[in-house]
Amino acid sequence: MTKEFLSGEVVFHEGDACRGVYCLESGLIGVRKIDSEGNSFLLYLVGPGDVLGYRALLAGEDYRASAEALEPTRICQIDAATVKALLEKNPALGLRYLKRVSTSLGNAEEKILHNATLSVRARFAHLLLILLDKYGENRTSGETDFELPLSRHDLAAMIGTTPESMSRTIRKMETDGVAHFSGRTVHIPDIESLIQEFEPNHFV
Amino acid sequence: MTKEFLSGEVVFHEGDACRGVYCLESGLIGVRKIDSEGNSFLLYLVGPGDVLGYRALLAGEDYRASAEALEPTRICQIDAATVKALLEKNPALGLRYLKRVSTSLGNAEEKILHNATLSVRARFAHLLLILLDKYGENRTSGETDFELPLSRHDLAAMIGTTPESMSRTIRKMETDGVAHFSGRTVHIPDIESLIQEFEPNHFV
DNA sequence: CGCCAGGTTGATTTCGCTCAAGCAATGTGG
DNA sequence: CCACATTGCTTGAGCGAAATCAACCTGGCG
Repeated sequence: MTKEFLSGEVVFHEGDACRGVYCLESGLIGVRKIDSEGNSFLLYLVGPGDVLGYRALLAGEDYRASAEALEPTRICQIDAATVKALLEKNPALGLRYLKRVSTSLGNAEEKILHNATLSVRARFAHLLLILLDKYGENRTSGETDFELPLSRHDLAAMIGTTPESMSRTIRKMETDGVAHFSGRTVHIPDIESLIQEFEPNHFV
Repeated sequence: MTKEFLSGEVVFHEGDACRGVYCLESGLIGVRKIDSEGNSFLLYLVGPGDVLGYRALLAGEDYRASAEALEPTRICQIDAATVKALLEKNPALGLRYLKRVSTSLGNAEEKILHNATLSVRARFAHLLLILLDKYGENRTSGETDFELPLSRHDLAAMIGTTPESMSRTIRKMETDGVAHFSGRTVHIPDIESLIQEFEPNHFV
């Protein structure tokens, strides 16, 4: 069964019981956690072809984060019972998910270290590279432009800072010539120098 | 095959190829990540009965963190091939691990939010409760004492701060009467007030 | 006795948050 | 078509939590 969501509409809320998994046909979903003071953190993005909401199902928990459409999005829902039947019938599928979740866990732990030790600017440079990798042309060095899929507010939420700090960081990177921003379009004169922002291989 | 490690000895290093999993018979292991500047972060503790190192194996990766004995420790190693054979022969085992890793992923994501939004003091109060739960008598309210399994340095690394800030936070909590520290022994006059430190349910 | 690791304390700095205002683009209703 | 609200973003000023840098304890242990 497939459904459509407009920008800003919520697919599921933190605390909701998990009724299945979702498979993205088109659009963009952000998975968000909000703490008691209203600070929101965007954990990750889910794009076309990706599966959403399997963590809660596999853990046998209610959702521990919310999923919200960041663009108009088409998703198809797969019933929990169906997924469970598939898993029991097909052990190889379970092993594939085991691998996927284990990799995600490694990434999450990486992110903990990252957030704890790097500056806002370094985290943002890192985020830019990840977004570039996902939404830009496949360049790994030299010059490039691409389109950010996120508002400033959500960019900030991705790296755990405020929109104000995000704005200042962007401005400072512009004056330093590391990147240029015009609306959601980014121009990066030299990818290498962006990498230098969060890999301080200075020592030696 | 079982092995013994003294305090400070390393079971495996970040970057090492994963040769199997480890099962803890006695002692305590800390799983640590270190960034390029030498900041270390203690991700979690592994105690008797726990299994260590399965994430890398299941993800098919090299270790992305180091494991280090924090006390004299006995562990028994199980060969990677053996684990894989078990997983393929016994799908239920795979599903159990799928559940376990998925839960850990949820916890890790929780921790990301936590670290990003709470103060050092709140994070430390939270850590104390977790340690209390694991290493103290099973009290959930009122008064209690217990023994910390960690040095100040490692307490700091658990919540992503410096030993100096840790020390100051401890001192301030003492003057506020929330907890008393003498070496590694902690006395908590009232668990409820410790909970209040990181659950600001003040509103309303 | 002197050394050294682990811990504490003090002084200073800095990064990023908060609060507050301003601005441009878009929408809306009279 | 114009006044006005709304939304997303930027900018400024000030502040505060925590990091950094630097001494300095203190209690084991050779």
